[in-house]
Amino acid sequence: MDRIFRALADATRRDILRRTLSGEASVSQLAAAYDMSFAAVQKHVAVLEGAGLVTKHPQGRERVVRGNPETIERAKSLLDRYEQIWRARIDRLDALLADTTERQ
Amino acid sequence: MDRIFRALADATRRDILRRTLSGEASVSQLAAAYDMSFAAVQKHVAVLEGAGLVTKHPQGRERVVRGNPETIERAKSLLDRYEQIWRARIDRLDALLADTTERQ
DNA sequence: CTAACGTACAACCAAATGGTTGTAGATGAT
DNA sequence: ATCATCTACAACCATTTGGTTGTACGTTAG
Repeated sequence: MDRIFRALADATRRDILRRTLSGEASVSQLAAAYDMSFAAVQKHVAVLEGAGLVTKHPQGRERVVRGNPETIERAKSLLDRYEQIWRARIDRLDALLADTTERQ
Repeated sequence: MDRIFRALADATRRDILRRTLSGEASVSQLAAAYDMSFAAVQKHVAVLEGAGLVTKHPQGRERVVRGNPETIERAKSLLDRYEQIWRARIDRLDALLADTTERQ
């Protein structure tokens, strides 16, 4: 999880993720889209790959990058659980209030 | 968004978030739960607060920390959009395939 | 075959992160 | 009034991060 959220905590990487979800792209194609060195983009892709948000597939001399929706789903599930925890607390408070009201 | 995901990219902070979503807690109560200095936990809370994942409310000499589900929802929405982008691509591919099949 | 392209990786640097200790100001309890 | 508690914040440190340049290597094109 650390690596997933850390990978998402950068605008360039989120943009790379967006692009590669919408359609495959080679590393150099991605690099052309940003105002930074090829190596920098390569590192961003590596971070995304390390988090499992993206996969690389050799195709001739290129490496095609593909976004991976499963990992996004994992992150979303965690956030969902947090929202559930919060709702459970509100429900407890509501129940308590109902109980108090009832006794009056 | 950077700050939200960056705040979530740490197990201690995610745990603090979980606790404060489930029920309010003062900074010192939180600090007691982890094997690190009070100041370290204080910094983690500050990062969460900076991301809007948590709010602090003075109550006497204590600062009560409360998890904020709205910001979690914002993060979830972004991830949702990414999944939609991916699904849109799959739909396009499906449509293309259907078209090709049809012509044969 | 040779030249150009796409990628990988190392070395380096500045800035940010995650931790520490120490000091000081409010507030509450005795 | 004094003492203990809770918090804030600064200074410091090691490590990680996000960027750079340079070099090397496999693959494709001419």
